[in-house]
Amino acid sequence: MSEADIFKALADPTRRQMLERLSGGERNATELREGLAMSQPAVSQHIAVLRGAGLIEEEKSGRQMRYRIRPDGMAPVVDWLTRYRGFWPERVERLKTLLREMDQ
Amino acid sequence: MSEADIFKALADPTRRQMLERLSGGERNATELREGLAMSQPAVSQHIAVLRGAGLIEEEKSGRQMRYRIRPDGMAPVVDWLTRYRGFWPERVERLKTLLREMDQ
DNA sequence: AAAATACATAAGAATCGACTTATCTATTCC
DNA sequence: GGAATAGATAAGTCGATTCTTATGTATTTT
Repeated sequence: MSEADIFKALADPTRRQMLERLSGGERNATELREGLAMSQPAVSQHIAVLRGAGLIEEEKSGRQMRYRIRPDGMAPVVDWLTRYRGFWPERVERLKTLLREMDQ
Repeated sequence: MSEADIFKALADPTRRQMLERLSGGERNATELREGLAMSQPAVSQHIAVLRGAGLIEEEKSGRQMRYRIRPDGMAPVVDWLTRYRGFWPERVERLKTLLREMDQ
């Protein structure tokens, strides 16, 4: 849930791919596995990392788990980016303001 | 320089700390090492990773190297974030537009 | 020119991360 | 109830990362 967990989670290409897939809507674990040359447990472990980072959430539906992106999950990354006022001043400052507005 | 390199670079807490330090202005390698319980080569290696990811740039000044944040270094991360239209639709769509404006 | 300083590179050790197979639980289907 | 399905967890392997010490290369200082 910390920014450290998030950056670590995003460092893996498979997990980024899963997130992009989830950005198209809810998926269960089997659907998340499609196209990945990887065992079921491996996928399950990646899911656990994404959940641990607060980037996804789940809902049990029978014997399936429906995963979806957690809307605020990326917020710490945005917050972290806003600390770069020293070198990216205008762009980031405006980004910060924009996101604050949107939260209301 | 790819988004993969950047996320990997950001996954390490020491490197994030260095970036935050650099966001306060230029530093040389010795200054970047201050407060870190780590050998000089370790710091040098972290610097190499940040440079490889395109997040910092350097300028030789005598026997010192002055490091600074590379202004566009984080752009691929922002671009990646904008791909999340599916789950963060309004927020990201507006962000994308904003950044496009800023580039002009 | 010799010594000191700033940094990079090389090589190896230790730890971490991403996988595997095996197994477990919960649910659904017959 | 028994077999099949969806997914999680356990334990171990292997390669990648992050350190270390040793050494190399400029540059500056004396």
